[in-house]
Amino acid sequence: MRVNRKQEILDAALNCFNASGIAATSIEQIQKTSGASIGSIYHHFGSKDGIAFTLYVDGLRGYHQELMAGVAKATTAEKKIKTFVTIFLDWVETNPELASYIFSARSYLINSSKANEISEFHSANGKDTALIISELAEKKQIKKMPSRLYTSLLVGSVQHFAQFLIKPESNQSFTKEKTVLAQAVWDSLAPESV
Amino acid sequence: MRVNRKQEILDAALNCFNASGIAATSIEQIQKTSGASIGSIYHHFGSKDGIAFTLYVDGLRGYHQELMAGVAKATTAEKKIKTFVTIFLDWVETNPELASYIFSARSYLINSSKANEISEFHSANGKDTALIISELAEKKQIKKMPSRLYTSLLVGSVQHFAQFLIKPESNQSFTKEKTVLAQAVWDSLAPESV
DNA sequence: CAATTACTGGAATATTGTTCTAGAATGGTA
DNA sequence: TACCATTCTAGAACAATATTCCAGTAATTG
Repeated sequence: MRVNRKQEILDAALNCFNASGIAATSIEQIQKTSGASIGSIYHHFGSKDGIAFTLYVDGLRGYHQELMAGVAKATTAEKKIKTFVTIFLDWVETNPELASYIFSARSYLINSSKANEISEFHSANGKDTALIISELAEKKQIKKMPSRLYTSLLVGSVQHFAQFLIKPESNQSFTKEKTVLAQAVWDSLAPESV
Repeated sequence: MRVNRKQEILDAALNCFNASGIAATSIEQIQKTSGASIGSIYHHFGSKDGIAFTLYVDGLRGYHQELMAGVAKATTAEKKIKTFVTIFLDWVETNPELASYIFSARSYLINSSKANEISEFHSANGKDTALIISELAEKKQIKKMPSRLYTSLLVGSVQHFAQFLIKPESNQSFTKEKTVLAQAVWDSLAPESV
C-alpha cells in the first residue's frame, strides 16, 4: 500500500458522485479517477453502495457533532435556534462538495442495499434534534403548535436555502441572508409576546 | 393492443419506483408488474429514464397548473401566499404516490440522460413562481429582504412538512397543521406592520 | 525469518439496460 | 372486403457494468 488508497477512493468517488450522481457513476470511473484497482475498491467498500454509504455517514456525522456541541453551548432558546441555523449554513458553506453530496445521496441510499443501516443512522440523529426541540417546547420557550410542525419550521427553509451556498456561481457572501434567515426561523418559533 | 399499455407501464413503474427507488428498479420488474414486454416498454418510452421522465413531468405539470390557476384567483397578497401553501399541501395529500415519487425523482433525473429536458422544465416552472413573488415584492405587499430568501421561506418548510402527508401511517387529518403552517409562512413574508 | 494478515490487480462472471427485427394489431382508403 | 401504412408487441441478442474470485504482493507480528 503506497498511499492511503481508501481515502483516495473516497475522494474520487465524491467528485464522481457530485459530477454525475451516484446512479450514473460507474465503478470504472471511480477506478480510473482514484487510480485504485477494482479489487482494491471492493476490498475496502464491498460495493458501490458501500462507498456511497461511507461518504454519507462520515460526512453527516461530522456535521452532526459540530451542531450538537454548538447548540448545547447556547444558553437561551433564541440562541439555540439561531445557532442551529447558523451552524448549518456555515457548515454547508465550508463543505459545499460534501453538503451537495449528502443532500442528493439521501434518496439514493434509502433504497440501496444499505437501507437498514441508513434508517438506523437517521433515527439516531433524529432523536437528538427532536430532544432539543421537545425540551424547549416543554419549558414553553417556543410557541405552542402541532408538534410535527417544529422541525419543518426549523430546518425546512434553511435546507432549501442551502442550495444557494452550494452552487459556486460567484464568491458573493451571504452574511445578510444568513442573519435574516436565522431571525425569520426564530420569529416563526418564538412564543407569542406576552 | 388489448388495453392501454402505455398507461399500464406508467402505473407499474410508479409502484416499482416508489417501492425501491428508480435506480434500484429493473426493467424486468416493470415488465413483470405491467404485463408488457420489453419491446413494448422501449417502444413507448425509449429507456428507463424515459419512463421516469414522463411520470415526473406529467405529474408535476398537473400540480403546477392547479397551483397557478388557484393563486391567480386570490385577490390579496395574504390570500395568494396562503393559497400557494394550501394547494401544495392538498395536492400532496390527494396524490401521495405521485408526490412521493416526484420528490425523490428530482435528484435522479438531474443526472440522467434526460438532464437537459429536466433542466428546461424546471426553469420554465421556476419562472412562473418567481414572477408571482417579484410582483408582490414590487408592490411592497411582502416584506423587503434579500430576494433569494423569498422562495426558501415560501416553499422550504412546506415541502419539508409534506413528508408527513405522504406516509400513510394512519388516517389522521392534518387540518390544524395546514392552517398553522399557512399562517406561519405568511407571517414570515408579511410586510412589517406599519 | 516464518507466518499471518491486509491489500492490490485484473480476468471471469452475473446482472441488467438497450437494440434489433420479425410479426401482429389497428386504422385509413379505394 | 382488400390493401397498405403505421403503430404496437414480443423476446432473443447484445452491450454495459456491478460484483466475485483468486492469485499475487506488501505489511505486520511472533
